[in-house]
Amino acid sequence: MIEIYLLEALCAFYDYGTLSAAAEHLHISQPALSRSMQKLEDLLGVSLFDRTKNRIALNETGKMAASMAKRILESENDMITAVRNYDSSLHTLSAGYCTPGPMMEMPLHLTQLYPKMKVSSEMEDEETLLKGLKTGKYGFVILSHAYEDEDAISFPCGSESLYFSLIPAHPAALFKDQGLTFSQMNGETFVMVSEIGVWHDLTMNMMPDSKFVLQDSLEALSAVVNASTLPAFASDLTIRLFRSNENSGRIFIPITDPEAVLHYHCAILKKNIGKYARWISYLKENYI
Amino acid sequence: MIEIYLLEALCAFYDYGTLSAAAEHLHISQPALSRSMQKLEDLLGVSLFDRTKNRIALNETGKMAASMAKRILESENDMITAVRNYDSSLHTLSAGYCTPGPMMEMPLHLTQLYPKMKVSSEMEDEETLLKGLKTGKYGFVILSHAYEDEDAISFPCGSESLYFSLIPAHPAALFKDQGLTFSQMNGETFVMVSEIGVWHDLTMNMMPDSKFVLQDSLEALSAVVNASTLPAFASDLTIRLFRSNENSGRIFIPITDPEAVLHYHCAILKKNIGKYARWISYLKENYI
DNA sequence: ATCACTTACGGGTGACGTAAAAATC
DNA sequence: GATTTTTACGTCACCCGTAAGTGAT
Repeated sequence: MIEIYLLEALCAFYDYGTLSAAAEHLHISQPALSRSMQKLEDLLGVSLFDRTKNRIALNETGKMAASMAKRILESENDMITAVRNYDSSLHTLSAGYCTPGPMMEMPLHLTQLYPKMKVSSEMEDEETLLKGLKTGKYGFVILSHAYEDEDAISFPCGSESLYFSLIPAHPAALFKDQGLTFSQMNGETFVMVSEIGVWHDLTMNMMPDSKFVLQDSLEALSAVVNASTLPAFASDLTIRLFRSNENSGRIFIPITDPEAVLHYHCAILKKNIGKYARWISYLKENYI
Repeated sequence: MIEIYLLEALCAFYDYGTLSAAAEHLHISQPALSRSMQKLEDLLGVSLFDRTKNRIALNETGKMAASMAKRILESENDMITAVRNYDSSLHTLSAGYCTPGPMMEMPLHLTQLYPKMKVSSEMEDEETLLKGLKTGKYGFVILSHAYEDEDAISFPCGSESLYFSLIPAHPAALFKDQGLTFSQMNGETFVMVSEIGVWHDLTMNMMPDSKFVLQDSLEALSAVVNASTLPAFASDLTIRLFRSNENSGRIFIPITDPEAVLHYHCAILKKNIGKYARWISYLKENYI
């Protein structure tokens, strides 16, 4: 059988035209490459080159062989990455989320439930989530609504309530106990993170007159929040996760509109229910 | 890069289930195969097997890798044969014939005109010949009629006249000088070779009441002809080629029907005219 | 003189086989 | 006890690099 390194050598020569140049790119000496080409011809029992005393070039057969060799090398590389990806997929729990809240919290529980598995998380719009669920990219997805079809089911798995995050000096801070509505704060300028999934459209719609200063990351948001007096957002979930926020001196005022509460649903392909059985029962027992 | 021998080892294990059995089929020792499998896992950075102390089996990833490896091995084998065939085709003049006469004579001239080329000859029915011409299987084909289309041309290149071959004692031997017609011999039993291309249908049609005792080879025919009194066939071409037939004591009587003369045409793809220029001009100057 | 390829020669990596150990049936 | 896999060890093949040789530009 002809080994791969010979095919690589042939392709390199095809690409670079001379033995010297090809050898350099292969990080081998030129005589070594010369011998490899001879060996390849010998193994094939076919002449691949037109040789003059100090010049060598592929003949018709050689060009044909090189192009086929290139295809083989590609399939081998494809195989290698495919095998690695497949192995990785067997050891990875991949999930898609519609908002950052569950995406921050659920992986913690997943790693505890499946200590040997890697956990990968992505935030996407809900259409992309469902597509990824179908294609197997995601093992499950967290949506802001129920979903059902012939292949998939969903079940409620928790909720998240939005809060205004205000400095104590803010006039609306007086409503600390009774809560506020979106319309009461409409027109104010807010600081918020850009990647917040479905929260984005929701706040835009509920407070059409407000302006939103977007930050790239939670770190950036945190810095701005601490340094400015602008109102921001929080949620029961983030307040619980980041107790450090207490240091910010902000007070959190619940938003009383029903739209300010997202009811999350975990959607999963029926065929994967077995694989995720532990996760599903955990979710059902411990709403987020 | 992962060498082919590792993929072969993986496939062998996939096929035979145990290292011992696979090693035996690979003609290597079992520890060598064990090491190869470890090396393959190492190169891929992935575990391919479920191992117990004295048992080893492919896991999901391993099965997947084996099936992809099998595809790669197949493409390499395909490449090897394709390269060899292509090389061979570059050094071979391949022709198809509708009758044995030209197929016996033309290769002699071809090897003289192209001393470095191999010459391959096949006899087929005319439909198969034209298909083979189109696909490049044949460089040219010899037909019993003219042929022309957008890709191919043909030109007359000789003829062959059929004779009856009779023992001198046969009543019809009296017609030695004036010739005979098919109908005059209709009803007789003939000895003839089975592989005679279009001659076969022709004689059947012209002498529907005759029986034909078929022989597999020219040698068999020759033996039967010498040993029996049955009439047989010859042609100007075979008479010329096998002067030894004079020893058979047979006399050859020309058949006077116009159907007893085949007018051969050499058909060739237009794009190959250049490659076969010497052959074409030779044929046009020296009708067969 | 320089460049490009081939041949010659010596060295080191690594794949192999044998032998032995461990574990399961 | 037989079978199967892994580890250990010594051997040898073979691929490599350096050096020298040949011919062309």
